[in-house]
Amino acid sequence: MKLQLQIRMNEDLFLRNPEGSELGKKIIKHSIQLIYKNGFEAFTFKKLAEDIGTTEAGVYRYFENKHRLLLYLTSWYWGWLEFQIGFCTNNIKDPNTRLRRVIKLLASKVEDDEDTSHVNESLLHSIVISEGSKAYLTNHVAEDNQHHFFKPYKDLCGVVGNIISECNPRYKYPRSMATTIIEMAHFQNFFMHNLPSLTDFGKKKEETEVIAFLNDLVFSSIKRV
Amino acid sequence: MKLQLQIRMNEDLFLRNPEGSELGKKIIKHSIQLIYKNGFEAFTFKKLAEDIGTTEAGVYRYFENKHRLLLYLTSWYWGWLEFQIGFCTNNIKDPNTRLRRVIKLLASKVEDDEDTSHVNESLLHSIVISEGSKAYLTNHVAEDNQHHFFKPYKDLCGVVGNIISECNPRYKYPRSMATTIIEMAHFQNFFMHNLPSLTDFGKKKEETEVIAFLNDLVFSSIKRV
DNA sequence: TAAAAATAATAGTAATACTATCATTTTTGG
DNA sequence: CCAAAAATGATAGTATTACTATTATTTTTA
Repeated sequence: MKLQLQIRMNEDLFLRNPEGSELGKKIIKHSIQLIYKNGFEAFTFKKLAEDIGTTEAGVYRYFENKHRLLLYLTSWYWGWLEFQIGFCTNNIKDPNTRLRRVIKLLASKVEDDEDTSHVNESLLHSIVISEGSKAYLTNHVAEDNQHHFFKPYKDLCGVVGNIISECNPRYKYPRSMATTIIEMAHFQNFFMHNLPSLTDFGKKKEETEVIAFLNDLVFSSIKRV
Repeated sequence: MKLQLQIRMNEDLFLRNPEGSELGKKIIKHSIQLIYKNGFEAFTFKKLAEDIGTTEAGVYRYFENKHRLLLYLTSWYWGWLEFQIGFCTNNIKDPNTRLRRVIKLLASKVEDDEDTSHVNESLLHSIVISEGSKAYLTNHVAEDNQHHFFKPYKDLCGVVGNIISECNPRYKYPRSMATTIIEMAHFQNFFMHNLPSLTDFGKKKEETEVIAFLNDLVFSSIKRV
């Protein structure tokens, strides 16, 4: 028997639950492929519909607009990542080890998980790197926040922040450090591949270097006397 | 006599130099106001033209599209900031003091500088916080990079990275640390005001707290034995 | 098997992101 | 000062985007 991983999503994100039908799953699958390929700005519901073989109106029955779809995808990713963190740090007592594993998870290449056939986690990871911050860098961030659209991201930051606090209860900035780790795991990766002179990883271009940087950054800060 | 500060801009960013005419200066001034007010997504050349009292075609004579205009504005800001850094750290020998001043400059509210009447630096600072990363988070980042559109940002990171290396020549990640400081100065500010639970500054909401966090982050990393 | 729900097909609108043309005004070099 | 050049204004037009609406058809389900 196959375990089916289901991420519980905020119902206000969609008009009709895409997990509940074949068409819905196709919308998720193909939107990931298209955004990965052309970027979020060039992505339209018309192109998506053509790609799937349905009509524009068909997509609009599931998502109000493409920003909601982006919020759906990033939320899914953060939820999935929190699950992975829970799995990977389970039964490990030492918070330092847990934190190191979290950093590794955040900054490593993601492998596609066969349990969720309509979501290609590897592509989704790339999307979150390039487009993820556009989910909240909008003029309607306050409104979206009232809809609790950023809860998965906040929950993840909370989990990471708590581990940091466990490592050193006297460290004063566990939340800001958590967001710094998460954002920098992605930004350093983006810069390494696209604007390498902004990083110190230009030659090898390997995630292990980002991981080493983040470990150094975090542990020297929270371990300071 | 009044000193006129001029930032040298990459000429590929515009079709006609906006500094060279009244209309051009109006385009800069009003685009800053409009993007500040409505966000970059809602900003169009039509609305800008109406705001100024010219026509859409008039704006298109200066900028190819609104992304180029955003690149122009952010480039201007990074150039201006590098000048401020040069000014503020001039004649100071101790690199630690210089670095502390840089962090303060990066994370503090900006006051409008009367020397550049068509640029409201305070509003532009807000724009760079909310929209700045959209300048490079695009599918055409490689192409834009070939046009050297990110040079001002890279130069700034270079300057900050060099100060970090002066503080500790053995520190392994001066560039990545520089981008981390710059990005986090803005992101922590954005989160503090819009998604405060992601930070540790929710109650007071003051830049001094972001500055304290960044100082702690940077100096514990680079001063480690 | 009839009702309900979902989808497909088609059409239409307002706004966006441009390009083109030509007349008028402003600038500037001789 | 005047003519040529440059910049601006006014207007028009196109393809695409971001939707909404309607109706017919297919699929699901009670």
